[in-house]
Amino acid sequence: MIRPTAKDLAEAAGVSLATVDRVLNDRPNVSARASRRVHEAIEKIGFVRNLAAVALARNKIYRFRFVLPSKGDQYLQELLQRVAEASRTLKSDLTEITVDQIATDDPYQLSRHLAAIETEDVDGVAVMAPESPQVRDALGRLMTRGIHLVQFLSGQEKLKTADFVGVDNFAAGATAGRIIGRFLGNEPGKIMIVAETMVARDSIERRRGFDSIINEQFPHLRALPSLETYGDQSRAAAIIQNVVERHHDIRAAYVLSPESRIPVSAISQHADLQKVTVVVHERTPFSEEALRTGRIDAIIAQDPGHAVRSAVRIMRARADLRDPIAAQEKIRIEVLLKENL
Amino acid sequence: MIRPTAKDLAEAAGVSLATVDRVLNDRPNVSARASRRVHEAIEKIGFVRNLAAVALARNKIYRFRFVLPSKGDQYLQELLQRVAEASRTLKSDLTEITVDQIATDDPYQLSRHLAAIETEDVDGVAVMAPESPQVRDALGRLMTRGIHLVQFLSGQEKLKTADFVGVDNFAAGATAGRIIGRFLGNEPGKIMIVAETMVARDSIERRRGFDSIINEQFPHLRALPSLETYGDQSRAAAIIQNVVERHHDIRAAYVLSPESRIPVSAISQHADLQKVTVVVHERTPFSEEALRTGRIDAIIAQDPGHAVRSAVRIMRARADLRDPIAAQEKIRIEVLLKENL
DNA sequence: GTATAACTGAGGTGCGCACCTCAGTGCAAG
DNA sequence: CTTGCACTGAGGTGCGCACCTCAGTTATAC
Repeated sequence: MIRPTAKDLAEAAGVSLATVDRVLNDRPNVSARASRRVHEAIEKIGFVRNLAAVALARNKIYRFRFVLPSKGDQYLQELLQRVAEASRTLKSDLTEITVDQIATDDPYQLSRHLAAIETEDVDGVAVMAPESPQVRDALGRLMTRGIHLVQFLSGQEKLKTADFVGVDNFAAGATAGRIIGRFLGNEPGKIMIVAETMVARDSIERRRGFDSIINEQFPHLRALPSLETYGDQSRAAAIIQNVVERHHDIRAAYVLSPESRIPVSAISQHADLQKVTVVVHERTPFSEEALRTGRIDAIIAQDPGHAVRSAVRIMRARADLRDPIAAQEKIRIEVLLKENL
Repeated sequence: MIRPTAKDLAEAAGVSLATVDRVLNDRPNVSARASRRVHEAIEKIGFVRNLAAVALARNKIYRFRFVLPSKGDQYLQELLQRVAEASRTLKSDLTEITVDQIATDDPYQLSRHLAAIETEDVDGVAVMAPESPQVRDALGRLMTRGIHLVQFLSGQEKLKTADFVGVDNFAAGATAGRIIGRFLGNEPGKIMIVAETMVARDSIERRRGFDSIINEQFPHLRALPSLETYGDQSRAAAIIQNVVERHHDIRAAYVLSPESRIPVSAISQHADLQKVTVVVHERTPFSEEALRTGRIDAIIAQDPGHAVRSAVRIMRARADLRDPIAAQEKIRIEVLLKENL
């Protein structure tokens, strides 16, 4: 049996092509009876829309934009590469992807930038930015203007009406806690926690998740207060030195932030921290190499390529007024060891 | 600037639409000069083929087939579900997916089945079956007849000319070894290894990977000889009982096979094995629940949904005489703990 | 009853490309 | 010079659907 077309469907439903079109595309002026007959016929003859023909007839170009931080280290680079990759691949699918790099830690500037995005230019926007009331409002206004929003890997408190792509950071922190807890065994000890800044919501969430596991499952371990490097190499060395002097039984270190180069370098250079178990977040050239050479013991990661593709699929679905397939868009919390890199 | 079409391309290259068509689709009777001019024009004006239009004009239905085992437990069910899911999703992409369930452990029957697959019926076949010379030959003949082959999650020695979807089982075993080694700490002990059968190549590979890590990195641990359950509950209980009687310092168990229900049940019912660390392969309703309740400690998994979609993308690319995007098709070795389920 | 709105069908156009035919043109071998 | 072959261009058709127009029909309000 050949694949039924809309014409076959019209015939089977006993209506005209025009009515089939009205039903399929939710246009007005269709009686309940006609709609029902069409839907029944769809079931009966197994009609499935030919998406290629739809795309061609609509002849619409989808325009999506990623708003990413302007400053960052290797993880940001990784992300940018994945976006560029997706952009290339999707060109043949009538999808154009652009990237704006903004000082996302300046809520004022970011809000202005978001406000300047025009409905005519863009069908969907994926934003990665730290939380702030101003930004939240700007995002809300963006959606009000009919632009589909994806909160992308970021520490925003989730807007109920927006889609979210990324992992549950509480669970990611808990996973790190489980790894460190099990790796350390039964001897008591302390765990050093390092972040770029604890203002970021993702770091806060991870810390909460981490503590919940350590406190419940591994009470013989103690997680020290979070250290903040502010992305500064010498500051990192200084605060770590300070902690080492005050605690002589540090057995592990957990780096909360996506960029781990600075804290891990400081740790591996410290004579007293050669044997500690180190867990970091996100796979980057640095963290990969560190895992390979044994400077760190595990990486908790979310695949940026998956995240980018997922964000695009979601924006695409929203632009077509479809619902994304939730199951497929879940980003996994990956545990990387030396052997499964 | 509007998106350039083939017509624009012809104009820019100074040739006719017919020649553009000949170049784009690798048809004969094109001079090197014409071809060069077209390719230069593609770069110059940034021409990108509209895949929707291509698909529509070709009006080709892609037919792919999965050849899977007829007997199995939850992991097989999981796979079947993912295939069915992909089948539904891809119908609107002119892709029809069918499943054949064969007694894949009977090389003769499987070979006959593969031989009966007609080029007219199918564009690509994904086969999951244990290794045997007969089957390898049948697969070779399949490819000779122009049917694109994907070796799917299976223990075949990889055919050089076929695509492969699945994880490196040596690495998967090594990952299990690292997990168990680190979880056990520094005290000496023994590790029980259980498989359905050690005939399967994937189990052999995993065992090799596992041993390589244990021997190198954790010499105070000893992996016992592999036990084979043959999928039999009472046999499993008996052989495990036997091992426990002979070894009083079993501290971990590693289940090599994708179906872990029978061995894990036997282990958790055994009074002397309540505290052992258990690592299994593949996420199933059973293994998920076992991880949640603490009967097992980690799952090494490959996402069957990813695997199915990857296999389809590869077959699709091959059918279009394109090369698959290798980077995107790599299946990850996932480490699942209670916290990142 | 009539006016109005809600519906329906017939038909056409175009999206960008693949694939086909056929009438050329140029070039080399014999 | 003829013959044959490689190459080229012009033009057409159709893929399945979205989107449009407009005439015609029914149902509803008044």
